[in-house]
Amino acid sequence: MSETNSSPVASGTGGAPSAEAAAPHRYTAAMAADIEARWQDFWDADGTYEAPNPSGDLAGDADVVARPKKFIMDMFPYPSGAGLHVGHPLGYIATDVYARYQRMTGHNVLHTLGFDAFGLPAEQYAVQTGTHPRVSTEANIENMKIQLRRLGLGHDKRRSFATIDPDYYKWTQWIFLQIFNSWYDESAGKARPIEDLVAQFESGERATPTGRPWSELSAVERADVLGGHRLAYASDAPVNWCPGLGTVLANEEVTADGRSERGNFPVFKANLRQWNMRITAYADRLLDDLDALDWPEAIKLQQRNWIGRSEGARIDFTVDGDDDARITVFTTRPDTLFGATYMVLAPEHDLIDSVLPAEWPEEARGKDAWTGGAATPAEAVAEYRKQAQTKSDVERQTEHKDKTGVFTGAYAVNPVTGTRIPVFVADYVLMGYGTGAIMAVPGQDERDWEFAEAFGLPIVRTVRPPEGWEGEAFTGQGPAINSANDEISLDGLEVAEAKSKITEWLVAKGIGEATINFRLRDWLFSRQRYWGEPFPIVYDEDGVAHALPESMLPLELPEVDDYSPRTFDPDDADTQPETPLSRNAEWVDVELDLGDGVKRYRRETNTMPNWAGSCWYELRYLDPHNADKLVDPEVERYWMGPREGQPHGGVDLYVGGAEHAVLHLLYARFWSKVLYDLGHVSSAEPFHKLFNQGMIQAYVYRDARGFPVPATEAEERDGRFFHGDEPVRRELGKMGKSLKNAVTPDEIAAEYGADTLRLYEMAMGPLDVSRPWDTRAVVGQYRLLQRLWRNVVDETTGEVTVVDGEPDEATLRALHKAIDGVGQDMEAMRFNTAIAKITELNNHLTKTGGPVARSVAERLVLLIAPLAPHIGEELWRRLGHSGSVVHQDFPVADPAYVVDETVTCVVQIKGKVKARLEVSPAIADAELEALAVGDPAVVAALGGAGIRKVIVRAPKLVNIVPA
RNA sequence: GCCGGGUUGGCGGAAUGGCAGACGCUGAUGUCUCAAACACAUCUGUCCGAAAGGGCGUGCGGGUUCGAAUCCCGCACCCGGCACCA
Repeated sequence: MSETNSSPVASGTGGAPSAEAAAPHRYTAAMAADIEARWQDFWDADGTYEAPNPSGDLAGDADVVARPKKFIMDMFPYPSGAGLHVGHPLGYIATDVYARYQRMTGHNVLHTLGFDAFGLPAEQYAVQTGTHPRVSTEANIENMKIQLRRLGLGHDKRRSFATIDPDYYKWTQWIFLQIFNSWYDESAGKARPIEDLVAQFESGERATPTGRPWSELSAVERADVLGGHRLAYASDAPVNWCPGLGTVLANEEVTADGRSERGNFPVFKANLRQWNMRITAYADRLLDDLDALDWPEAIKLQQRNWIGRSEGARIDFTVDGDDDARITVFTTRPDTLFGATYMVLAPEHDLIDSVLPAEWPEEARGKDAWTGGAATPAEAVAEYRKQAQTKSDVERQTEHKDKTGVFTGAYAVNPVTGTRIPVFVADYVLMGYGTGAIMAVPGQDERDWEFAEAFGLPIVRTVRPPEGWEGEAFTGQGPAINSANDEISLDGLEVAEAKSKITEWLVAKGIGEATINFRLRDWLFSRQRYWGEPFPIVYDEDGVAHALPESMLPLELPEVDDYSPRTFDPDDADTQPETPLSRNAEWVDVELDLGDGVKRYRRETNTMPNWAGSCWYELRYLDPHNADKLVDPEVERYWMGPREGQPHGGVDLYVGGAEHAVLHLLYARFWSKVLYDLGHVSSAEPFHKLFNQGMIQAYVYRDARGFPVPATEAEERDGRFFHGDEPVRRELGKMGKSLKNAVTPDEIAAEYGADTLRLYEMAMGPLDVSRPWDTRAVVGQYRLLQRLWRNVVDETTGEVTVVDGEPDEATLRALHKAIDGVGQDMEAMRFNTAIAKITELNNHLTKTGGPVARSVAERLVLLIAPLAPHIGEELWRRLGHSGSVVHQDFPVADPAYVVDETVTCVVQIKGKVKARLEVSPAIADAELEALAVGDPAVVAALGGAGIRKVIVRAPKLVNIVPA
């Protein structure tokens, strides 16, 4: 440390030999490489970016702790085998610049980076390369660390970790157990320990589902009852089964066209016993708390849509001829009840079997569309269900225009019309939404209209469409019609009034009530994969799940010979998942003492999804080595606690791509709320401010067959593109190896230095917008640094050329305007315009010629230091300072110099500029108007016409409206 | 289909009611050099013009305003999200 400290002067230079001879101390790529390597070593040795905690092993300088805190985070990287391209670090550079600026403006800044390393891609890479995922993943992490270090990111490296570290996933498992051992108390509106629920059952305060006393229930029965309340629970339900990947997937991981987001394999519905997280219990809070978050509206909207709150009513229909059977539906349009002419149950609905009559009723005879040609309703339904089940989601999607279904032979009774209405089974009704059953109102619903047309069912309009309506179902607003019986009439009422009137009537009759329904489903949390956190769960001989005690954590992932997933023909729905961990009998079958003596248990062999590790990592950055607690409460409160403007607390700035809008960001919010409810953290939201950076795109050059050719070999001639002599077409796409257009940070840093790369990425455009990479344009930022260097250091002698004394008036104004503008831009993360302002100041100094005043040079170095930290440190040192520039104060503008001495006032006639006046910024309106009207150019332009009106906006503008 | 975001020179972009094109790239010319590269300087939206100067110009059409890239209405196209959600 002391060595780098005492020998700051660069030794090596580079570039063409003659250039070196002419200017041995020019800022070149070779010199940048030397400067950057030295300062990176210095920072590591010095611990420059270490942020002190208020207590614990990372406690530090009390003065720094007393400053306002800023917790600035990136979405941590997934270390792939391909390494980084220049698109990856965009966000990391941005948070680094912002963190450095905050450090220079009096904040205790926590900024670090870990690695998200469990999950499918790492495992697939390992399978492909034939290496163990731990070996390949750790190698990838090491490689990525080297690449990232070269960028000069100011991370507190003491706080870094990977989600695959047993010290880390111990706490992922611990949180899982917290969730497993909790239930959602609706009356309290929060999660509580499961013991509280057991106590309620024991005391009789809460009745068991069957009404039998708790004490009489067997262990298995008790486990079932509690499983119905736990926030993490195993259940048999239709799940997304992906044979091609060999695992089940969460809804969030299945694309709109029914394929796996990763691998693009078909996904099928299958009934499997799987672990789920009861995220639906938090639907309301996840929705409501969005309001106070400083997130892009687009992301908030995506979450709102995903949660999908809709208000409506539950309505019970009786089944004709069966006084006990009820079909309950959810509808957002109870006002259309008079138009319900048939009902539909989802194929998986468990009421179907109990309503099926033995034979077809009269109405169905001879209607093959209704019966599917089957002899009995039971046969017809069985056949339809079989088809529905083996249909992949892809097929359901593509066929969704043609409604299919089959009559059950049963009838329900419309409670307001008293009409018998047929009950169908059809796959356009989904088991997972609402009650899995609908009342079909073809007059007001397009899907019901299509079905009714296909099956020849009656259509009754209950809302009057507008004059001249020629469409089919009318879903808009209008007065109710055909909606009256002896007891109630909705006729003439608008939709909203009709809804509340019919709902009141349903409540009075005891056959319905107003309810709220959510689109959000519980989160499927288990995967049939090796490379994930093992569940800290074992099963006893009765199959009852038991949590491992905290003392047995972490439950380490066992070393196995065969870690590859069992995958299948992607189109074969008739397959069953197999967990890699189940192949390891020694690990699976264990004898444990869970507090009631040594017994035999069988371990859970599923693993957690790759989202688990990223659901809470912000908390572990705070207190990464704590062996006793997830995070120390005092430390957590300091960095995450609620404060002015942040009612739910959270990270001050979280930067990452928008693709996580409903995955990671929703899951992390959910875990955060559970931990908050259980009293482990003070923040109910993980991320107060979210910022989505844009993508760096790249040109893809494709030959006649559509194959990408290497982008570096494509040439432009007369506006067309060629690969050799072959014409190619250019399009804008993602950057990556497969499209042969990847540019790595290493190659740009080698050619220009990391500071140039940082500046270029920040200067390309606004951070939240996607833009194409252009290697040719990088040189612009290189030139900026060369000119900056030359304004401070003599290229021939290496001497510092700055002089003491006052700069001239114009330079002072240029300086303070730059300070003022750059400060505001930094605050608002407008790094592109901040760089433009620094460039202007630097160009001003270059143009002025002669030596630069020390006071100006030093402040220019401070302005650019957050953006280009290596050259910032180097120049700061060469200007005679001993410490690091990192902890200097950011310059403050003198307001007296921020305004120009004179400003150019434009004089317009009808909005067209006709003259310019140099005036004082403080000029009065009347004086300016007199000057403008008297200006010879204005007089000439008016040509003797009178003046109707003069608008004066001193000191910048006068607009004259002629008569 | 629904929802959200966007469209400004040859290119990335700046300007959020007041001089459109800051800053950068590209290109042209010049200085330096035996030469080239680097660097530096000047110019670089478009049309007319030798120039001075002027016309046009922020996807298209309309509107509000003394004044619109910016606000409002309609349309086209591009990007993203959701999509049989009752």
